[in-house]
Order: sequence, then structure tokens, then C-alpha cells
Amino acid sequence: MRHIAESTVRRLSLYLRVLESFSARGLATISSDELAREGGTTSAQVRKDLSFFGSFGKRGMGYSVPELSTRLREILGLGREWKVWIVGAGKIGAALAQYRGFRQRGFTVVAVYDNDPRLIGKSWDGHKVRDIARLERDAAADRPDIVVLAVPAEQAQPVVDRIVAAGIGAILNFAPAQLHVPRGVTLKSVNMAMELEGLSFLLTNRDA
Amino acid sequence: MRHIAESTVRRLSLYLRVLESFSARGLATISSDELAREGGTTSAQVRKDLSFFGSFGKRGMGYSVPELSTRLREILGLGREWKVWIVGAGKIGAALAQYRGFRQRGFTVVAVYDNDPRLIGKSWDGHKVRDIARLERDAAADRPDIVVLAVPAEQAQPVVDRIVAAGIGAILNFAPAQLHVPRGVTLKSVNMAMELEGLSFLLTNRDA
DNA sequence: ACATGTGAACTGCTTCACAGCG
DNA sequence: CGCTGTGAAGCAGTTCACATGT
Repeated sequence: MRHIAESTVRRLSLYLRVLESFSARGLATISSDELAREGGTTSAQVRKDLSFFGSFGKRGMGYSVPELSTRLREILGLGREWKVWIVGAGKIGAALAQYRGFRQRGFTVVAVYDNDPRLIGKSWDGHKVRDIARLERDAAADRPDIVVLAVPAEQAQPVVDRIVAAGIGAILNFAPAQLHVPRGVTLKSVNMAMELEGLSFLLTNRDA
Repeated sequence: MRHIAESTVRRLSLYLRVLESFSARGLATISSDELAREGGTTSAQVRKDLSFFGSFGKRGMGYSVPELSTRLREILGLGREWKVWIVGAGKIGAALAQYRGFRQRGFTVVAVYDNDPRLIGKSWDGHKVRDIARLERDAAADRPDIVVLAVPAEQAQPVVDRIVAAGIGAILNFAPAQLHVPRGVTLKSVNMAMELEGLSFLLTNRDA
């Protein structure tokens, strides 16, 4: 497949959300124009995004809501279950574990890890918190697809190194640290402080 | 000022972090090359990013760590205190309120709101949770700069409308909803489900 | 000699505009 | 006729390469 821009993938997620809201309202078809209005983009952008993956619409009609939903789920890889580990059972880990948006999309939390003896063994959102010392052994048995990382910044890189060494190939990082992984491992980072700083910049330079 | 790309602003945040780590290690100067290596970009990119705002380096030498830190903080608008409201006192709101990265950068949480009678009045991370019914009245008194929004997706747009009507001009949204604000209001959204879907896409299409 | 600062070249995402098809 | 699908054009962000200053 030709390389797909990250911005395109983000919009595909967005389109899927819009489709679900249309579906909930009982609508059977949608045009690129409606999709664009709800998704905050343009109709040409919608059609271009979809065109990378095929031709899903009917000229003069638009797109079938259920059909396009199915295709987008396939494209995004949401047609299967993804086994997720949460590493770091602090407040952010807790918020992520209970986040509805994850389970709804086929991301199943199968285990939670921490290194704090006060947390280990405690039942936590339906999971017993496991000792992070067991990470390597458990990885072979669980074979998780994705690790959601929510440890303090200082611990993030060493933990990432262990995750990688354990053979897990995808990490979603919430620690405010710039992490390095070898080629072949997929890493995405969400940095909330950076987002606030972006706002701060916009407010400061609003009319400069 | 000429328009600055969002990607540039993100990198400036990153450079500031690198500078702080260099400072902590007692280093007085840094080159664009070092800044690039730590920040995961190229030296040309670093120099180009900085060039939008001035000439901060010495040829043949590099940049003074404290001086460049100061300049970046000014550019990003971190030389002042930003008053932040957190609206939505659920798990995500709780995680955000206690997040160290915020206070460290001059973002001060001055109030927390919810609509759940079981939470209202409770003391919560040093703040008494306020009834969201008071939002409009309090806004006039508090004059918050930024609202961090962490309410359920269904409630997000109505709450945003009230925030905007109350005259607050900047929102950092964590609700998984596509929100609309009038021109003049600054909105940034962080959508964790969308990030996971991006990972899912990459994993699914890794070698396609 | 060394590392910055910056026009120029390049790459790639977005927008345009229209042919094609239902 | 209406709306999709798509080459072509336009624009924005990145990379190159070198003149410039210390």
C-alpha cells in the first residue's frame, strides 16, 4: 500500500465517529459534504482520503452508512480484538483503564502493571494489579498487542526498553518523555503538557 | 507575526524539555545537532524553527542553554501564570488535576466543576468541587484563561457552548467528541481513542 | 574551523475543477 | 442532474547546501 499520511488516518477515525452518529439517527446514506461538515474538513478532502483505499460511494447518491462504516473499521484494523496492557496504575492509568472509548473499539485491557507494593495484588477495575517484575515472563503467555504506558517520566525509557525486549511491538505513551524505540516497534505519544503549551502559544501570539 | 505551523510549536515545547534536561546536567551550551538528536528531528529543522523568532545562537558555538530556555518560554507564553478550570471531575479530570506537568509550567488549577450532586462540595485535590450551574456567575469573578474539558462526550458540546458564552476563550478538550466553537475561541482536542486507532491502523497495515 | 541562519529546492498534503457514472 | 473519484495545480512544511559570522 502507498504510504498514508497520519493526518489522513486521524480523519478516517473521525469519519467513523460521524458515521456512527448518522447510523444512530437512522440515516442510511451520507454525502462527502455532510461527512466534511461534521468532521470539520472539506468534501474534496473526504473523497481524497477514501480514494486511497477504494471507491465506496455511488455517484449522485453518496455513501451507504453501514457499508462505509464496515470498510473504515476494516481499514483501521478495528475488525478484531486488540489485547492491551496498561503499565502504570496511577491516576492516568486508572483513567485510561476505565475509558469507555477503548473497549467500544475492540481494545481489551487484559492486565495492569505497577511497581508500587501498595498497589500490587490490589483489585483494580476488575484486574489484579501485577508486579512489573513479572512483565517479561507474562508477555510470553499473554502476547499483548499494545502497551499503554502511564508511568512517571523518569521511569518511561527503562520500562519501554523492557517492553521492547519482551517482544511487544506497539506502545501508546502518556508519559511526558521523549522516548526512543528500535525500528519495527510502533510508538505513539500523547503529551498533555505539550498540548497546553500549544494553547498557551496560541493565546500569547493571538494577535501578534 | 508570520503564521507558525502547529508542528513547529510542538517542537519548540520539545526543545524546551531538552534544554531543561541539559540544564539539569549542568551544561551551558547546546548545538542544533544535540537539540535535534534528543528531540528526534534534524539540526536544520531546529535552526529553521528558531529562525522564525530570531537569532539566538552564536556561530561556531551553539546556543546558551539558559538564554534559549528563557526565549522559548517567552515564545510559548510560559512567562506568566495561566488560570485553569477543570470541568468534569471524573477519572480523567482527576488525573489531569494532579498532573505535575501542568503546575510546573505555570498552569494553575483554580477551580473544578461537575454536575454530579455526589461530587459537588466534596474536597478534591485541594479544591471544593463546584456545581456546574454556577459556571456563568463564577466566570465573571474568576476570569479563567483556559478550561480543560473532561466531561462525557454527550455533554461536551452543550458545556462548550456555556463556556464560550461565559466569555472564556480557550478550551483543551479531552471528551471524545468533535466540537464546534465560534471564531475567536481557541480549541484543542486530545482524543485518546483516536490515538489508539492510529496505532491499530499502523499495526494492521504494517507490511501491506 | 565550526556551527548558525537562510534562500532555494524538494517533498508531500490539500484544494481545485471537472470528467465520469449512476 | 448530482455527487463521486481523481489528475493537476497550489501551498505548506521539510531538507539541502552554503554564505556568514565568531
